Amino acid sequence: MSSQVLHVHALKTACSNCSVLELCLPIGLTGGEVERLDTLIAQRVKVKKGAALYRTGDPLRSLYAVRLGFFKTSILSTDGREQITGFQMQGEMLGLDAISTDHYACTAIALEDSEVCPLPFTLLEKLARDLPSLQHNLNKLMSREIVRDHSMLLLMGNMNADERLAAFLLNLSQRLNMRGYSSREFVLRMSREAIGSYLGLRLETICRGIAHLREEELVDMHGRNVTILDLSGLKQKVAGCHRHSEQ
Amino acid sequence: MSSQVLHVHALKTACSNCSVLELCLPIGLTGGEVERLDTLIAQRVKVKKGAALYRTGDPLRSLYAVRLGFFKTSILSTDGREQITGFQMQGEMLGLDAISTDHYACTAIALEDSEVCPLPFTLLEKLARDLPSLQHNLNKLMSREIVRDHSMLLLMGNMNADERLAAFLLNLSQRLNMRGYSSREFVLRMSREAIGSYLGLRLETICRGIAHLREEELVDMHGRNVTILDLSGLKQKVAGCHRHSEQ
DNA sequence: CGTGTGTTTGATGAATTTCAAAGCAGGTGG
DNA sequence: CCACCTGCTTTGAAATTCATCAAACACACG
Repeated sequence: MSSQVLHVHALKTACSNCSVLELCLPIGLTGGEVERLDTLIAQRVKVKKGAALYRTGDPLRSLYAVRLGFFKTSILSTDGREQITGFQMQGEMLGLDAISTDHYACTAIALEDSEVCPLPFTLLEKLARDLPSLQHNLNKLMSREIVRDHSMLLLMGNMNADERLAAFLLNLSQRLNMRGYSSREFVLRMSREAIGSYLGLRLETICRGIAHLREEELVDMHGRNVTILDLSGLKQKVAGCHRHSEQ
Repeated sequence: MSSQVLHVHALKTACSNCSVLELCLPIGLTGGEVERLDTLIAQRVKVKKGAALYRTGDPLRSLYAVRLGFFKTSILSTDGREQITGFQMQGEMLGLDAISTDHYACTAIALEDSEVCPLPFTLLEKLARDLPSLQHNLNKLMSREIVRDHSMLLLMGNMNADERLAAFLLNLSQRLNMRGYSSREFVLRMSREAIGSYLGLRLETICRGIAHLREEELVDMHGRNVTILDLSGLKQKVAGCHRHSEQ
């Protein structure tokens, strides 16, 4: 029993930022279950900057928990233009959109040298049957993604350029903060163009938005280095979805 | 055994359009499992036009399969403005966004007198452990919602007003078609304002977009009555996401 | 020290919002 | 049956925001 506990501990530290596993481990597991978990998360895969973890249309093998690094996911419109649907940092999950058709709906590109933890999906589903909390967490992860997407729709549908940019920076800041990094100072991993694609704007508009935030002394930015000067000011900016003021 | 089959058949007809159940029933079930399914989907709930099935912040009890009618789901921005995140017709699922926090993230309003099939979530999760295909289908439903949302992001980020409207009409047409209704002629259940909120446009822009589609003889609309005159023409319009042509 | 990629800024134009007013349809009560 | 009300829709004109085009700049890298 004590060796089993050690085993679990090893898993926890080994994959300390895999959101699925983090949440399912605190429950009581039998030796056999631990072994199965072990086979599930044994692997680590490195992805070089600029390389694709998977592409639209690839058959679903695994979900991926980002262990280290930074990814973008994007889809293509019929005429070949790219819409970035999300940026994923360590501890976040990739590939949930593939379950629907057994093929990845988007393309995931590493924005820096990264490392992921592949979770073979059929195995994961099987395992989820025996581990209720794993099942529940998988459901939660998916649901969280849906909620996130809905808030992106709100952003796209109701916010102007500066507000979108402010919301974007705040979101990054908050996620970095949750992972123990500074929420005030950080480095962007993506280009202006990528930010623009994500926010439904052109890169020039992103630049101008940055200039505005600088003028208002809310944020300081040099290239991809961000310093948030006035967090509550930024929040206020997002809150005041000015479009169609009141009626 | 034959009574069991009948039982299953009764379920199937009773809830012929609940996507969860539709997909999990063709598998072999034991008598006990059928009974449990029965308790799960026994109920029918009517929702009057304009009434809320649930509101943002309500604790999650059930997911809902729309049996009859039409719903909209919306979220509110901090300043109180509404973003419609989706329209749900019969056979579609409501409430998936609530799993993330155990509270509904959006508000679901019936756009006409409707009927839903509540699926108590904890029961559903428990059941999913015993019925692998139910579990898998639940995962698929969630994933499909994610994919749908991503294509909405593409629409918001890359399409102009007329293209968005065309995409919207095509989507409705296709979903109605799948359910055995005409894909050429149908009646909108939502106002111009609701369409606008969904597509990230103002209601006046929707009106003008309709006028354009009429001029191009792609669609005929009188009030909420829609007749699609040129399906392939409409599709072409959506395909040509003209923004930033080529580079 | 050039070369290329990514970023910034300016000027112009197009698309969409906003404001305003009129039209239309359905329902209610006189 | 008509008049009227209300909510929804349509259309017009002006204002605003953002995209587009263009040029200069910055920085990293060979």
